[in-house]
Amino acid sequence: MSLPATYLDGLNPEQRRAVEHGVGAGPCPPLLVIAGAGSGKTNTLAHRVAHLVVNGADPHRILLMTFSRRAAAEMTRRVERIARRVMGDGARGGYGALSWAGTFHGIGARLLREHAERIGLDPAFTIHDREDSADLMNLVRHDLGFSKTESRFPAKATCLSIYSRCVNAGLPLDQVLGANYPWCAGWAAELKQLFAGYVDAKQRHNVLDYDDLLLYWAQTMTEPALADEIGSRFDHVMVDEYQDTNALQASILLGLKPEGRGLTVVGDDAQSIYSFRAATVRNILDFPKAFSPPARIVTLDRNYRSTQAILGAANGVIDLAAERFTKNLWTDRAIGARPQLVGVRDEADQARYIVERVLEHRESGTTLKQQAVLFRTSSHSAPLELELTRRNIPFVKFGGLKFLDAAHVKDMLALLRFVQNPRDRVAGFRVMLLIPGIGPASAQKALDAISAAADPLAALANVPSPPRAGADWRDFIDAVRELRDGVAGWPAEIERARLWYEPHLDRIHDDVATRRADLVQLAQIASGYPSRERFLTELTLDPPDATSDQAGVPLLDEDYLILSTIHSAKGQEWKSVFVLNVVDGCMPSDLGTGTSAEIEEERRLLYVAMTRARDDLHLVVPQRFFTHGQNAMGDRHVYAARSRFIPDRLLTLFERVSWPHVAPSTAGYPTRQAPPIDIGARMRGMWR
DNA sequence: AATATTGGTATTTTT
DNA sequence: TACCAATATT
Repeated sequence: MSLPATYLDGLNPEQRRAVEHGVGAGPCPPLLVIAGAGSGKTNTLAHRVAHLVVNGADPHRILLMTFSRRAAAEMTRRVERIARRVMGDGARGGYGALSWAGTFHGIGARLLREHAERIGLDPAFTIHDREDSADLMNLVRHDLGFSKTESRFPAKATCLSIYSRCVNAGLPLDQVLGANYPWCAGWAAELKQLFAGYVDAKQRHNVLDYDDLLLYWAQTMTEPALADEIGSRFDHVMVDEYQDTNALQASILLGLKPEGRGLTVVGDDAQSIYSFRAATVRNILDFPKAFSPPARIVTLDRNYRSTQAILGAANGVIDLAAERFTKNLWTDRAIGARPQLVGVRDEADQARYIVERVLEHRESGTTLKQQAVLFRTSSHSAPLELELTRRNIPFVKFGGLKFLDAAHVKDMLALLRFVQNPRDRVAGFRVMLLIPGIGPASAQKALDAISAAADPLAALANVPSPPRAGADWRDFIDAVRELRDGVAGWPAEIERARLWYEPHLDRIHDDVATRRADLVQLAQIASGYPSRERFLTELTLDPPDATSDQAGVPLLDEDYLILSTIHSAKGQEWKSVFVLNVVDGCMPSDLGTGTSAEIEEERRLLYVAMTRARDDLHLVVPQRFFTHGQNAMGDRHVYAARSRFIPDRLLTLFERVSWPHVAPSTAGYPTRQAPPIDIGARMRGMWR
C-alpha cells in the first residue's frame, strides 16, 4: 500500500531521502547518514523506522542500537508517536512496539542469554561492571605474585584498560602497549599472563564483563549457522552514533548483515569523542566501501538548533581541526547574539557568574531545565554545586559519580548477585567481608568450599562457621537461603536483603541516614523490574545516571538546572548553555594531551559542547585555576590561559566580557605575565 | 586472622 | 585530595 505520506512533509529533501531510502523496493541496500549536530538526526531516524513500519515492516524484526539507553527510549517513543499518528490508535496493535531497541551491550546480553547453551555459557551469568572487573583483575594479579614486584606493576584499573583496549580495538597486546601505554611496555609478558588468568577466572566464576558482551557476541557471529540464525531475525538493523563505535562493534554489524541488506548507520565524524573507549572514525569512513555496491550516503548539513552566531563560532572551532571529513553546517535561523567568552578571576567567581546568569534567565522566562552547565571532567562542577546548594537552586548532575558507586548500594547488589550466581566470586567475597569476624582468609576458604559443589548455595549451609563469626554467619546463611528459595518473590525479596544488610550498614558507617535513604530508593528502582535477573543485568548496563544534591532526585515536574559532563551531553540540546573552564589544561585536558589525535578529540569535545546551545552560549574562562594538588609543596593554583582551541583569530566570533565588571586598570587578561607554573607554555610546546 | 594506621601515588570521559 | 596498599597492632 502506498499511503500519501503527508507525515513526511515536515522533512527537508535530504532527510526525506534518508527516510525513504530503499523502502518498499525489495531488498534494502545499506545506507550511511552523515548527520551534523542539530540536523534533526533523531527525528530523521525515527521517521525512517516509522516509515518502514507503516510500509509493512515488522517492528519486532527491527534492531535499533543506540549509544545509551536513554537514546533508545527516546527513539522508541518518537517512533510510536509517528506511527500512531499515521495509522491511528486502534489499528493492528503492536506497531511501534520496537522490541529490539537498546545499546550494543544490552542487546548483546539479551542475545547471549538466549543462546547461552549453544555457546557453552551458563544462562545464569552475571555481569561485572568496571569496578568489579578491576577487583577480579586485582585478585588474579595477586595470585600471580605481580603485586610484589621490584618496580611497581601497573594498577588494576590500568591493567583493565589495557585489556579492554586490546579487546575492543581488536589489536594485539604489543601494539596497544606501544601506542597507548608505552610506560607499561616492559610488562608485556606478565600482562599476557595476567589477562589469560583473568579470562580463565571470569569463566570459572560464570561472569561476563562489559567487553565480553561484545566479544562473545562477535565470536558467535563467526559461527556461520548461528550468524545466519541471529542475522535473519532482523530485517532492518539501525545504528545511531556510529562514529562512537569500535572495531568489535563493526564486526558484529558485518556479521549480522554481511551484504549490508537492511543496514542503516547514522553518525557525524566531527562529534567523535569516545576514542578512549577504542571507538574509531574509521568505522563510519569505511562503511560505504565495505559493501558492493557501496552504501548510499546521505548528508544532513542543515542545522535547526542554533542561531547563526553560535553555529558560526562552533564552525570556527571545528574548522581548525587537522582533519575534516564533513563540511560545515548552515542554518537560516536568526543571527542572534555572539557567544560570550567570559573572563572571571577564579572558579568561585565562575560559579557565581553562572548562578547570576541562570537566575536572570529564569526571571525572563527560561526555566532552569532549559539551561545546562557543561564541563570536561565531573569534578569541575564541585565549586558550582556548592554555590547552587548555598543559593537553594535545585540541580541534577549527569556523568561522574553514580548512584551505584556508593559502597552501600554495591553491598546490596553484591548480595543479590551472589544469590543469583554463587560462583561470582567478586560478589561473594564482598558480601562475606561485611560480616564481622570474617576477613579475606575466611571468605576465601568459604568460597573455595562451595565453588566445586554442584549446588553451591546448598553447600554453603554445610560450611562451618568461621571461628569469630558465630551468629552473624548463621544469619548470613539464613538470608541467602531465603533469597535463593525466593519465598518472598521479586521485588519483595529486596526487603529481606535489606533486613540482613541494615545492621551491618549501621555498624560500618556513621552517616547512616542518607545511606538508608539510598537503599529505599534502590528498592523503588527494583520494583520497576520483573525479576532479579533483569534487575541486576539492566542496572549494571544502564545505571541510573543522575545524582543530585542531598534532597534526593527532584520530582519529574520540578524545575532544576542540568549539570553534565560534555560526554553525557551528547545528543542533547538546551536553550542556554554554559561551558566551564574553557582553559588550556582543562580543554584540552592536560592529562591526555600526549598525541595529536588526542588533542583533536578534545577539540571535537569543545565543538560538541558548543553545538548543544540553541540561543545562548557562554564559555567561561577562569584566570586562576585550582589544581588537584599533585604538587603538594607548590601553589594550589596556576594561572591558566584561554583554551588553544579559541586562538586570537577566532575572537571576532565571540563577545568578550569580564566579570565582575572591574575598573579598566585591572581589566584584561593577565596571561602574558610570567605565571608561577607556566602550564600554557608546556601545552604550546606539545602542540606541533 | 582481623582491623587500625600510615604512607605513597595517581589524577578524564562511559557501556 | 582522595584512595589504595603495605605495615603495625589487637
